[in-house]
Amino acid sequence: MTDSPPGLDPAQIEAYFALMEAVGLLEHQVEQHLRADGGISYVQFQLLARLAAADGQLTMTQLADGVVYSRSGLTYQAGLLEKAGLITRGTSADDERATLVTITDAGLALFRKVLPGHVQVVRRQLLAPLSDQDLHDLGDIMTRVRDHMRNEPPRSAAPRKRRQR
Amino acid sequence: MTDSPPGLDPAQIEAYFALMEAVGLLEHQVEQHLRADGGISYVQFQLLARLAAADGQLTMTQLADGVVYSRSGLTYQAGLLEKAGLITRGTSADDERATLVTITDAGLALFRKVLPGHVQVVRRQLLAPLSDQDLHDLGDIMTRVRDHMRNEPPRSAAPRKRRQR
DNA sequence: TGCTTTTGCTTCGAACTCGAAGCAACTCAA
DNA sequence: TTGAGTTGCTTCGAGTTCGAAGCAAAAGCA
Repeated sequence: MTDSPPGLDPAQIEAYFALMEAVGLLEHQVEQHLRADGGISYVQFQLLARLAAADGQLTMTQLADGVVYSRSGLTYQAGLLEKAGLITRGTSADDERATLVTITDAGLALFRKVLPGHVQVVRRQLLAPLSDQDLHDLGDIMTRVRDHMRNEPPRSAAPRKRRQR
Repeated sequence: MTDSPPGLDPAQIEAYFALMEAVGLLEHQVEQHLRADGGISYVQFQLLARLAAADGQLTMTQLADGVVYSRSGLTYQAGLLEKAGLITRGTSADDERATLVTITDAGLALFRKVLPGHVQVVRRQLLAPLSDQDLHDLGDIMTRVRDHMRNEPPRSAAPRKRRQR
């Protein structure tokens, strides 16, 4: 490999730009639907989805896992969801610090109500123009990229844990 | 065709989730770098990039084109960029309503300063785990998806005249 | 010409996000 | 046991986003 080429070649730029813009548009569509159909945001939908899938209680940390958002943002959203009666929060018996989050019947009902429409949006906006081969390729590629990024150190903002070395 | 199947099959879910999470992570990395290296946000970087590429003046509307953000958000960001001396705004002679935006030397300099690092982040986070074939596939797929979504009507944001269920 | 509608942008208020700081509970080694 | 360090979550403040409403210029139309 050469030492840091000047820029990106056309194919790289195209892939990068198309990727970012397409996902931006998709997020926007999804957001619109969820807001109109269930009065919730994408973040809230994802939280409900996690709880519905977990089929039990999750701590705040587990709930945030995989989501980029900050802890404080999660606290805020959890507050909204609790106020809306979609989840309940309680202190864990095992660990007094931990907050256990449980989805309520109303939360589950709302999730089930908006899910079909959500799937429909994803189908129409993302899946529609893709062949089975495309779908396979996309899943394979993005899974690899995601796993790669999960393992990459932040480079700049180093975690303030203990010094190593 | 069948009437809206119950959900998504595993391959579809995998592709959808991996896509959304990977892009989320990438955006986060990019944001971190730009903030640390140039003191600007991703949005501001994109605006500067557009202006640098346009090599002249753009109206606010042209500047927002392709970016999902609202007009008011663009006004806000343009205000910040102008305050920072990276762009200038002036009224168009042709159309008194239009605001023409021009990138300053300082803006261009800043853009050029952060670009290499930005490219490096994209390389390391997104491009690194991809083969030439992957890159080609990804560009092809996402370009198709993006163009598809650009042409799709909003679907959901329609006037809510109809009763629900 | 007058009038309505459309277009381009801004202002305003509400909502959302993040990081830093703070608090309380837990862990672990001495 | 005890005290330093870590972990889980919340609070707070600053910054950013959006949509609705508003304003002025332009375009359509009678």
